Amino acid sequence: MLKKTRSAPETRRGKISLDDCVAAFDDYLRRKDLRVTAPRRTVLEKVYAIHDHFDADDLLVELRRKGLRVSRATIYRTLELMDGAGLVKKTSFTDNKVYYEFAYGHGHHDHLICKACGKIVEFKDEVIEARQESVCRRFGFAIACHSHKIYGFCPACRRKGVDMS
Amino acid sequence: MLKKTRSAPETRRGKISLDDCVAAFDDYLRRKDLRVTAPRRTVLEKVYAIHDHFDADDLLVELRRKGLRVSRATIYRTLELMDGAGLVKKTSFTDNKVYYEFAYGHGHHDHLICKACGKIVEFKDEVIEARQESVCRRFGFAIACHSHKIYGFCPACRRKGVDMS
DNA sequence: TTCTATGCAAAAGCTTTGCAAATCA
DNA sequence: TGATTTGCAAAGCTTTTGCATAGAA
Repeated sequence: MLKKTRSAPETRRGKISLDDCVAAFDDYLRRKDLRVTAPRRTVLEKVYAIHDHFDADDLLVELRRKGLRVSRATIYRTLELMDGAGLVKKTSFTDNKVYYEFAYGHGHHDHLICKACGKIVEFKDEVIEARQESVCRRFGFAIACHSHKIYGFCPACRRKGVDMS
Repeated sequence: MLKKTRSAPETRRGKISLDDCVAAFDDYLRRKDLRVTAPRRTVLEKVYAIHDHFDADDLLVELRRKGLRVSRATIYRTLELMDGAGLVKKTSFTDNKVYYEFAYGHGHHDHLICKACGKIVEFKDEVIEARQESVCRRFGFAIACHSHKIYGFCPACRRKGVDMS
């Protein structure tokens, strides 16, 4: 449903290397008295390679394509762990499925989503960020996190003249 | 998972009466060459009565409680129609289920959600609204709609000293 | 060796769909 | 009457779980 489009790796990945990620995950596992295993490493490496928004099935397909066999159950279990470790972040769009995105060393941002082609662009606006704090104050809430998605039509689709109704 | 808490009916319902809703839905159905039926009316009336955020099952339970029997399939089908008619709006939170909220004559707004008790508060901030336009312009997107959810802890839960970690 | 993680298949939860019977126009 | 809608049950999807076996420490 949502197509995958990725920003340049350098943009999303920043200065974080795969080794840094592996180290961070291993540390997390040890701190939690969990085991460092081959399937967990395999999943982490693939998540690092995909980097952008994906769902559990995308990950399974990508792994299979490379001849790597990790069960669906392990994928779900590992993504859950990686979420706890802060390596990925769960998100949901308009369909009712869970999506993940690489999150380690990748600052907070929000999403601009093309309704025609599914392209996802990240943005961050300081004015909006600051304003959210004041909204919370207004209602006495202590802010924890937020999800801000703007749906619209990307430049390419507009040029192609897609139906925007 | 998400508990239901409703704002005062006057706040959400505004000046819209049930009759207005019925008329709007009937008009929509006729325009689409669809039929005005008893189950559709029953669902509409219950949605109007609930008014706040609910899922298909909430609706079914509420109907049963009043001795009204409409099948689950019809509830899903009718909510889909009401979404098309602009009477309800689909939303999703962190679990992967579809939620609905009454939308007719109820202006656009965003949500502040308590992570402890599930309370949902609506807000609208003009600065944020305006700023979104400029984010879109920056990326060449034509904005269609947006979903902005801020998660945090409500005043009551903070007072109770819930675990905010 | 001991205890956790994996894989498989079954189960679970939400939503959709095929089809015969009921209902609307 | 003729076409649409309903209800039921079955199917579909995504995600979770129980359990025997494989694997880490």
